Amino acid sequence: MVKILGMKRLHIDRPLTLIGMEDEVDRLVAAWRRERPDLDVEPLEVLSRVSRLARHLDRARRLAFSEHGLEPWEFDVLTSLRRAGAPYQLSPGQLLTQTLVTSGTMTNRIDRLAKKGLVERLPDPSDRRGVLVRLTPEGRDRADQALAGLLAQERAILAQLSQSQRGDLAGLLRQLTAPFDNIPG
Amino acid sequence: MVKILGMKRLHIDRPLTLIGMEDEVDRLVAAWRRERPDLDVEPLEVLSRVSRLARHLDRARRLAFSEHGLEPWEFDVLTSLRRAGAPYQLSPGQLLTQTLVTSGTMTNRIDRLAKKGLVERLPDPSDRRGVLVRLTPEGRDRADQALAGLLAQERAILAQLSQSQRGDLAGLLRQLTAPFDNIPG
DNA sequence: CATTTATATCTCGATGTCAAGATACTCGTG
DNA sequence: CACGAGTATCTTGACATCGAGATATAAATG
Repeated sequence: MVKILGMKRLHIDRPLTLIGMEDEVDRLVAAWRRERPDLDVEPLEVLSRVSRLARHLDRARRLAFSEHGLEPWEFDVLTSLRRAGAPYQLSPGQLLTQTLVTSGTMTNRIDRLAKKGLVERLPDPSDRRGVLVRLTPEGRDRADQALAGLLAQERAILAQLSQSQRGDLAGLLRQLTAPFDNIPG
Repeated sequence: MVKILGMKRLHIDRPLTLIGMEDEVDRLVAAWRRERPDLDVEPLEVLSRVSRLARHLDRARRLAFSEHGLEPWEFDVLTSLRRAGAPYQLSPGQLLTQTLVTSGTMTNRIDRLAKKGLVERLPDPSDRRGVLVRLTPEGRDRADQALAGLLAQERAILAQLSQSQRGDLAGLLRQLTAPFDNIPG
């Protein structure tokens, strides 16, 4: 690995044919360096890959969940409740911070899940503004089944990396996500 | 870093207070380990972070682009054309593979960008089924301005990492994205 | 206590995305 | 050169999301 910390823009020559495949972001970055040699586009090497990979994962997940008759958004809500532990209930507000959607979206999601019998809405006994969303037994089963399927799929995707690489990757990503998750961005 | 490669599920104890902040995925993983100790949820350490970070980035980008009067989807299309180099034109199909949306979405996007005068549609001279989408001069300017803004923002986000860490992270992500980008998933 | 400020959730209209199918054209074979 | 398979793009209708504002309740302030 080339390390020249003082340089403005550093161009790392990797023997792609030896250590791995080229991806779309490599092509994207090369194109920018040709078209806009005045700019330092190094940040795209990381963050464009994050965005594109997330998009691929969305598609893969949609497929995996369809075998269990769930949409990705349904999975997100049901598993948030499942993780909370018995009695499997959270406020809509708590669900917001876990799923990163707006309140209007969450209201709509809860409505639809309630109509399907996977969750139910209860009044919060300690705050009359509040509501508690509770998983039904069927909702819990569906969440558990879909989770197993998701983990199998993700394990296949991650087989590209060694265990220590996965650990490194998780650690690096944590450093980027922590500011968003803690200082409420 | 603990390395016990033979183990089924390995639990890495990191002194969080010393080497970094906890994030939402740490809490998520801890909750699963409590609720479903029978499952190995290690894959989530990586892929849930990718998804959540992408979501945070979407929000940040929306903000950055609004200063230039652009939506994220407009930026994606315009910069794809900009990167192609003069005469800044691509087929809708080429735009699909770069932006990871469906053909219906791309048709709609091109319609709206054409109505705003940022791109124009031309018949493909070599294939009468085909169309070429070309950037207008104004579209090109808007793309260039927004790109500069985006890079500044991304640099701030990545300041959490050293240069060599950014290189490592890009490399690890490439290993995960390459299969999707090459074997057309 | 009265008033203000903050919080929790919901309502609603606009919009972007997707999936599936329709249409038009090209290419390889026989 | 006719035909079937393949390709490129567009059309359509259903649907999920967002943002802004509405409503109701709680907490803080003087």
